[in-house]
Amino acid sequence: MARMVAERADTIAPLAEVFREHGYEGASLALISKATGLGKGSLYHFFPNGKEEMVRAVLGEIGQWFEDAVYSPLRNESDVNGAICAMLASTDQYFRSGRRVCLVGALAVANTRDLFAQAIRGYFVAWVDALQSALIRQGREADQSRILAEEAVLTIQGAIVLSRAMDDPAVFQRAIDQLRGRLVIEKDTSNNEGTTDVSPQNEGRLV
Amino acid sequence: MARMVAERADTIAPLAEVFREHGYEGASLALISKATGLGKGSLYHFFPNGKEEMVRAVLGEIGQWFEDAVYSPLRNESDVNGAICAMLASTDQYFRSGRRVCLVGALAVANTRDLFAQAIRGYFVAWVDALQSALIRQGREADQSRILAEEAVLTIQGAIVLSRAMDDPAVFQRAIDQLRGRLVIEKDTSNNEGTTDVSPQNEGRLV
DNA sequence: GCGAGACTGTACCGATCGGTAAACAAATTA
DNA sequence: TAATTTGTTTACCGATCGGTACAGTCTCGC
Repeated sequence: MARMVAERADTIAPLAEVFREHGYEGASLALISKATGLGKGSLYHFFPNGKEEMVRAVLGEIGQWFEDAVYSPLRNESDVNGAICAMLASTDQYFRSGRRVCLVGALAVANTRDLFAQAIRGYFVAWVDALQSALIRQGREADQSRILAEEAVLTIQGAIVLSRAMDDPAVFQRAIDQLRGRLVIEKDTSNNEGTTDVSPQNEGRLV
Repeated sequence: MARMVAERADTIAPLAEVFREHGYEGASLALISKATGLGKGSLYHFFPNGKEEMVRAVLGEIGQWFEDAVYSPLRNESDVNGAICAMLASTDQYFRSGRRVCLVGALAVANTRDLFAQAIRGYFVAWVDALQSALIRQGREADQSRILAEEAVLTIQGAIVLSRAMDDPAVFQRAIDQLRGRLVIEKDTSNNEGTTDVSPQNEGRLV
């Protein structure tokens, strides 16, 4: 019959979207079929192990995207503040200011967590590690950087949950802005336009 | 046949647990039946509208528990710092340091969100409002308090996600400690130490 | 006692689930 | 052109899904 999809890779994006919207169990083969435009036969041709393999493919793609767009700059970029700002911008865009769910985070709280535990863990560990590396290169202490990196990643995940629950993208935006103020160290430039609210933050610097 | 359950209320706790563990779609009637010890007949006797009504009942119970244990003290307690510390302690205990998922948060990122949107929103709005009220009574500005309250609730949600993903309850604990440092205003007593873990309080009342 | 609900067990419903089999068409290679 | 690989369609499988029907059994007020 007519060939509809050139490569397996073309199915990843719609696959990701349908898993994000419906979860692992909720994404039925009928839904997946509609989203990708492929029948069951084709789906099982590309992914012989069914849904599990599809999710693994999606997680791999997501991991690669973050590696390239976020983790790698965080680890290697000499302009550390720039890399951190870029991370926040990419994140804001990627998650559509909280309107789009984080598939990895959603899987982490689902009962299917165990199936993908390693991939889920890897995604977050890489993120925290990369961010910690950047913070250390800012001149911060290693322990402090670890805590702060952890806090940043967790804040992003929480912001997605809360902004969706409240149906208010501004919640996500505020969290990102807050994060910027906490992660970016202003050197000497006197133009502090981003960090208008300095008062209550600085004092709670302990751990 | 033999009567097994005295009241509908007795089913709420196992119901909550099974929905937490398997999500709305993942919690099949077979699973629910096993968790509650009730056959379909009994289940549909207590909840004529099926799973949806079961979830609503659970959400109602959860909301009531938080109202009594967290929101109300936050709004009314004269010892504001005490109420905030109690909130953190209750939260840590309730979520078992991140080992237990927040059902409301999990529903918020699922595709079934729309079904329960109002209840989900209400849960979080009440939490943020109550915490904001406490922070204002601490002497903070209203706007600042709003932001800070939002940030605290979001941090708890994110901590659940991250600590589960990393399979490390310490992540959750650190986030709670961090929050304490940011929310509680020390008056004069230099007795900081923090955490100290109020020992395993009662464990009952599992909503 | 006895009737009325309140509760329970079981059989059953149509729909859908994830997954398989195989006939078949198009592109690729020889 | 012939053979092979690669992709697509369709029909089908047993299991399970959420939900219903209903007869049976309990408890309790009278």
